[in-house]
Amino acid sequence: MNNSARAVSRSQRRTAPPEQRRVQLIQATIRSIARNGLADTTMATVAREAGLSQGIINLHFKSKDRLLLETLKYVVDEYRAVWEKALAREYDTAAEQLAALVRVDFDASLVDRDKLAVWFAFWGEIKSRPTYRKLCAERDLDYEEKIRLLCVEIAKQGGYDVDPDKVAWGVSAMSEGLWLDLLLSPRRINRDDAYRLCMVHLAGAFPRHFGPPDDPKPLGVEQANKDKK
Amino acid sequence: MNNSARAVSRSQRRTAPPEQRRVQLIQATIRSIARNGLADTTMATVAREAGLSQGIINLHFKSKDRLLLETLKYVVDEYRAVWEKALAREYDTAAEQLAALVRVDFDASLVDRDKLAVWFAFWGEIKSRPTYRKLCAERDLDYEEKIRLLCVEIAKQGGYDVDPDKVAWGVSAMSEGLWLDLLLSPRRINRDDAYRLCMVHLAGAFPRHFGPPDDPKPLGVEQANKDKK
Amino acid sequence: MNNSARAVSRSQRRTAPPEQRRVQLIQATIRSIARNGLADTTMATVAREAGLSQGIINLHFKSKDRLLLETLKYVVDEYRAVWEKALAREYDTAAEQLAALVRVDFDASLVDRDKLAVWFAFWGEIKSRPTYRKLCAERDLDYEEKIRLLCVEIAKQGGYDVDPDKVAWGVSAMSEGLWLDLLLSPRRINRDDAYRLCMVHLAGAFPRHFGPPDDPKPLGVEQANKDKK
Amino acid sequence: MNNSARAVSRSQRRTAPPEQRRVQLIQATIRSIARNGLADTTMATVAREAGLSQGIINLHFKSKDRLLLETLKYVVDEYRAVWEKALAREYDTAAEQLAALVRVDFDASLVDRDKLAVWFAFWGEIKSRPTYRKLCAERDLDYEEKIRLLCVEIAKQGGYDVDPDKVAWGVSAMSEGLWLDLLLSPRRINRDDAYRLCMVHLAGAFPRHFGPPDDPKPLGVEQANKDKK
DNA sequence: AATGAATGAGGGTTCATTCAT
DNA sequence: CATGAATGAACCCTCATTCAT
Repeated sequence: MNNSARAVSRSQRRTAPPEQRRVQLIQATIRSIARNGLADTTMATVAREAGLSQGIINLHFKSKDRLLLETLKYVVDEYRAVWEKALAREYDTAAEQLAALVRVDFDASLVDRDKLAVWFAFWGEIKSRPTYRKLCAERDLDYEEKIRLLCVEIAKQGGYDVDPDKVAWGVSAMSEGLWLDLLLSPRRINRDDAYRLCMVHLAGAFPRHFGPPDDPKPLGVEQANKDKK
Repeated sequence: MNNSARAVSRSQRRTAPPEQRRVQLIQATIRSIARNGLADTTMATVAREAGLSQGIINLHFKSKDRLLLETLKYVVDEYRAVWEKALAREYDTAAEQLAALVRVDFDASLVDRDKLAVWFAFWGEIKSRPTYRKLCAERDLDYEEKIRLLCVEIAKQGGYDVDPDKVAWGVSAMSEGLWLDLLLSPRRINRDDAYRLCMVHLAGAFPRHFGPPDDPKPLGVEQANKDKK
Repeated sequence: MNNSARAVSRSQRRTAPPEQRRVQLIQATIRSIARNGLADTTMATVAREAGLSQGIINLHFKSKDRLLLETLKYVVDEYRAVWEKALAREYDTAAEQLAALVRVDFDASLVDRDKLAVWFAFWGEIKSRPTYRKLCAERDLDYEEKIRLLCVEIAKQGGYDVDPDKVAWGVSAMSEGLWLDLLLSPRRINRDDAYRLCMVHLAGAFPRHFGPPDDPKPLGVEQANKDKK
Repeated sequence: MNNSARAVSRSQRRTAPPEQRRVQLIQATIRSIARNGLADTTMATVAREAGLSQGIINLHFKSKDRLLLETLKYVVDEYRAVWEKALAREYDTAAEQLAALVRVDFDASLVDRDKLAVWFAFWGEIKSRPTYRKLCAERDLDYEEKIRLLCVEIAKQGGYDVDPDKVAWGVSAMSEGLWLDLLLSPRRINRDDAYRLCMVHLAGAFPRHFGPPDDPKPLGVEQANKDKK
């Protein structure tokens, strides 16, 4: 019935390059998780979302478990890629780089609502799936370490007496919490708001580097729906 | 096989008060979600966890969906109850009350790892289950409003020029993010750490009310495992 | 919800004479079969229809199978009783007695729609339940033999050249077929009509005894609904 | 265990035309109803009878209810088809056509004992299943109307003073009643007997068209078992 | 490479039966 | 006698997986 608008047209179907098929199926999985939830994502919903036949997933992924794992990997890798591109750039100051990395966490390509749904879907299963945890933990470790180092440097530069480790951890945590808000209450908050909230935290800790807040306008409301499609 | 250690002994089984049975089953559901995940929580796993028979769940809850909903409600209500108890107490200052409310978010009775697993399990399904969203949203609205009012009052008292709304939202978000860390990395962070991270945020925004941080010792490590059972 | 109007009032419940309880439960079974069908008649529907508790059926009937069997027996016996009362009466002529026996088949106490539903419910299972068949067959044998003997006598009296056995069998069959019509199309036919149709058959075979038809008015319509409650 | 003799051999299993599969499953359902009764006809008994797996029924019929409905439809349609074939033929006289139509009711292809069991199984549920009633009622209306018209015509031709409507209804009812006898007492009556009983009824009403009975031999007995397999 | 009919294990649910009260 | 909470087998149905085409 509800043929996905993004479903690949019939013409380009038969015999596609395997790698392209895999990506197509992974993206179908992401959409299915976002629409139906992880619990109601079946081989059938994914295949339908991809506009392909039932058996094809086992052909390319061997099993459903593998498909889900690859989907998680895909999302994690995408996150990683965007983040590393940001790292690779040149920055004048540590503060600038820190701000840029915080920005990454609310990059449009990472934080659309389908992807958020996927992150939380997998986080929801983490307690019982060591494999998921490992994949998700990888994500954080490097990232948080980099944030921490930048905070340490800034703290040294500014002679602040706050614990830079705590500031770093705090900003990471806040970032994750804001993802939940973006998922739960897209009406009340958008990606820019979220970024600015994190900057308020940094401004509190490192006032001579980040504050006062550049943007006094209130949260949400006037620009809230601009992400909506 | 894996007879739950907490399974009720056979002797006290027959004919328990209905409300007690319901609570027993809900707690069994929480344990099952924590151990097996929401996806692998079946009527059988819950019944086994409760030390009762399969049919009993439908007897008391009519359907699995209802059981899950009641379980979510139970966790939400418990959260609410602890929080309202905290609200009801007398405080000398707004700052003190704010600190107490932040403390509540990391109260031992709310944030054990089983409960956290439940929260994230349901959040994971929120995008596709409006009922879950509604229940979870209720939780936040009142709570965050109270936090916001306290921040507004403190900002006025101290003549701070930060946006108190943003500080409030920031602390709520950080709190949620720290829940994820408590779930994902119980080795690296504990409830006290989490509380102190939030206080760092408040100290940054309202330095004359909350800072400097009372506790210079580093995060995690030395006391990390004291929650473990 | 739909508490049966005929449900026994609460006051007369506890500790009733066993035989009365059995009849009460059998009548509840009849109503349940009529309303829900045999397939959807459960211990619960019967108990609810009787206004009693779940366990009581096993107390009085040992098992569901037994309850159903006793219900069939009850209906068969009731049929038998009415019929034997008719047999016991004195009649001036064989023709009169035959007419009376045919009348019995459409007696109001036997052919209300609940009872018909029960008959057909059990007939529907007859092919696979030898016990049911035996009970139902008993019903017919004696009855049909009596009808046959009367037809033989009438044929001899009147010097008819039809096979009286066939006439007898025919009237019995027609009677059963009319039961189906009474069940299926209560709007189109009523008990009196049915009786007169049988008499047309007898009049055709034994014209000097039964014909011409006493009642030229058309079938159904004007009196069709008088059985309705 | 009880592998059906008619179960399709394993070799021809995979990937049959859908319509053929549906018919195969419907016929398996008919056999199961005949052997086990409607109440004890489960997905498992039908699948076993068809020599196929459990899941296939839901694949082709979506649900058990649908399978049963389609089975009833199948039997009704088959009845209809045979009857319409008889209607389509040319007849010299109205009497001849009437006799032919009565014959149809006892055609070997319609009135084998499995099919009879199915008819009565569904009739048994009719009181509580409006859908069944509608399907069954369709069967009768057209058919009985045709019988009625023929009786009217014959009555006019012969100047009989019986009510032709009643004769028509009588023969239909007798026919249905005889189905019950064929189901209940296959030892005592066969299809030919049944046909001749109906003709006795017509001969009584329209003697110059149908009587005297062509076959003076007694009912049942000597030829009773020739239908048995 | 791709399909989709077919499988069968396991899911949620119903319900006849048991038994402590 | 009577109740109704509790049981667990068996039901219908879903769905990951297989495999002939």
